[in-house]
Parts: sequence; C-alpha cells; structure tokens
Amino acid sequence: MDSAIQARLDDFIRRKGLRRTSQRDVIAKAIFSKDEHFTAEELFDRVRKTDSDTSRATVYRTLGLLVEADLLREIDLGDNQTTYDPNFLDKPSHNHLVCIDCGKVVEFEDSHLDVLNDCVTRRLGFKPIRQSIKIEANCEQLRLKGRCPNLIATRLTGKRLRKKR
Amino acid sequence: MDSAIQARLDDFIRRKGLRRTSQRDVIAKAIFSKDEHFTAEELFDRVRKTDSDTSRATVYRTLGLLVEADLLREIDLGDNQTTYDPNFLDKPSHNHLVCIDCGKVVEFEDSHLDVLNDCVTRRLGFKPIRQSIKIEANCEQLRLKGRCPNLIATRLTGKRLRKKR
DNA sequence: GTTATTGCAAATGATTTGCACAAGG
DNA sequence: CCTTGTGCAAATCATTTGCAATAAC
Repeated sequence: MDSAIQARLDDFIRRKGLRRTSQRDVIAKAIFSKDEHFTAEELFDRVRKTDSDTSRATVYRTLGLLVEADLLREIDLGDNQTTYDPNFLDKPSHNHLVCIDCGKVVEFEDSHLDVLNDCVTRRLGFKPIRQSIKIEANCEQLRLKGRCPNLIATRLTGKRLRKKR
Repeated sequence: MDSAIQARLDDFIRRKGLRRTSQRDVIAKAIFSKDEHFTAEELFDRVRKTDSDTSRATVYRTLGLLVEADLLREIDLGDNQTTYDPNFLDKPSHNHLVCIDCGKVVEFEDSHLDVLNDCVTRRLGFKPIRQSIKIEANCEQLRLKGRCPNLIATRLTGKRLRKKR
C-alpha cells in the first residue's frame, strides 16, 4: 500500500482521537494493494484469506471510517449492495460504465462532463459537491464477435452480474 | 391518470398473458395521478389511504411489473431504498440533483450531457442503453438566506433526508 | 487506567417468497 | 375450470448494533 495513503489514514485517525489497530491496518492494506472495486463481503473474504480473524463487523466499521476519511468512495452499480471504489484518490472525478451483458465495469474520465455538470448545478441554484454518472450499456464485443471474454468469467464466478433479488 | 398510460399498461398486460386486477388499477392510479417520486412504502401508504386493502406484497409486485413495462423507472437517491420515478414518460432523459442540506430532489434535462454520454460510451466500445446522473449539491438558498423552506418541511416529516443507517 | 475497539450474535429494515385461497378470462 | 394474482407471514440479505471482553495510548 502506498505510504501516502497510510499517512492520510494515520492523520485522520489522530485528528479524530481514534486508535490505530492491527485490524484497521490489515483492512486498509487489503483494500489499497489493488485498484479493484469491491463489496463489503468481498473485502471480508480477502481479509480473511490474508491472515487474521478480523470480523465482518469490523470490516463494515472500517469501511465507514475510510469513506469518512475520503480515502474510499461508495458507488452504486445497481446490484443491491454498496460497492467501494479505491480509485478516487488517483482519479478524483471519474465515472462508471456498467455493461449490462457481462457486468464489466469500466472507469472513465471526461472533463466535458465535469464542466457541464458544474454549469447545470449552478444554473439550478446549487453548489455542486459530488456527481456520479452511471452509464448502462451493451457490450460491443458480444454484438460484433458473438462472445465476450468477460461474460464467461462472470458467469463462472457468478460475481457482479446484476442480481435482481 | 392519463389514458395513454392505462393503454400502455393494458397492452403490456395482454401481451404478457397477465390479468388486469383491481389492485393493479388502484396502484397505477395512485402512482400516475401525481408526478412525485416515491418509495414502495410511501406508495403503500398512499394506496391504503385511497381505498382498498391491497397488500404490501402486491405493491412490490406491481412496482416490478410497471418497471418492466417501462412505465416507471427505479432511481437511486442515496438513501437505502429504491425510489421510483414516474416522469420518464414525459422526460425520457432527465437526471437528478439531490440537495445534501434539505434532501430536495430537482429534475433537470440537458441535451449536452446526453450527447457527451453517448460519445463517451461509443468511444469505450459500448452501446449506450441508459444513463443516470446524480448530482449531490448544497442549497444556495440556505447559504445565502440562511434558511431553506424545504429543509424545515423535511425535518418535520423526517422524510427523504439521507438516512446513513 | 481510561476510552476506543473488537467479536459475537441478535436486531434491523427493505424487499422477496411459499403457500393456500380468491378471482380473472 | 384453469391459471394467474393476492394476502399473509415467514424468509432473505446486506448492514448495523448492544454488550462484554480486549487492546491502544
């Protein structure tokens, strides 16, 4: 994990009068050693594999902490659980495209979108704080080539495909 | 309720080999007599007040039906429940601005955003299906005048303010 | 030593579902 | 009639919480 992130976390913990614990370290490391999106449950599995006996409750609590510290952002991908995105530190205003066919999530940035969002918001008499754009789309790979490598992987694991419960 | 909507619903029901029931009529009327966003629970209350003894389960099931018929759209306003928006028939590509201070939701349309979304999606090699832009913002009313009429109403009812559960 | 943190299991809250009965076509 | 729809209560599922035990500082 980037030491800059560790520093920001330490800082946040100190300013809040909280405590640095082994569980929090383990969780933060598990998160920021990748740039993948994840759900609480996925993170819990990852943490469990790595080492400790950190509990599910602590994972949830730490996630809340990291979101508050703005090291992590909650995003909504349309399944019914919160997805966490660790990439806002590097790309502060990216957005998400979700493939309806295979569930793949693509991040993108477009400064034009930012500008327009800003304009719209001010025009309506508000001060913009945060925007989230989610585009749902169909896979061109699938349409053109009749198959999509990601689709197969997704179907195998059952992960991340819209689960209309 | 608009007879065009009734017609579309009838059509959908017939094509699917389903049945027109009094409950479905009551629920559809409750929804489309207003242009307000609502949650399942709010709709259930509304329906209960109007007349029948329609059950919560039927409300949920009918909501699913109407979404499938594309007469209604699910949107995510950041509280932890699905909000339903009946205004996509009139404004097929509007988006939502949510005031962080008072919870007010403002609908807006901006053709530039549509165009850009479309470009971005194609650039990434996908076929755009649906986009949802949610802008979170601060109330200018509150900042400039020190008060916001909507805030007071919201606090009184406790409805629709972000409920970080 | 205090006070924050953790793990556990039980609680929550929105939504879904199984089933026996009721009602469209 | 035959099948779909409904109400009810119980079940789910992600997430939160109360509480006694544990660990930071």
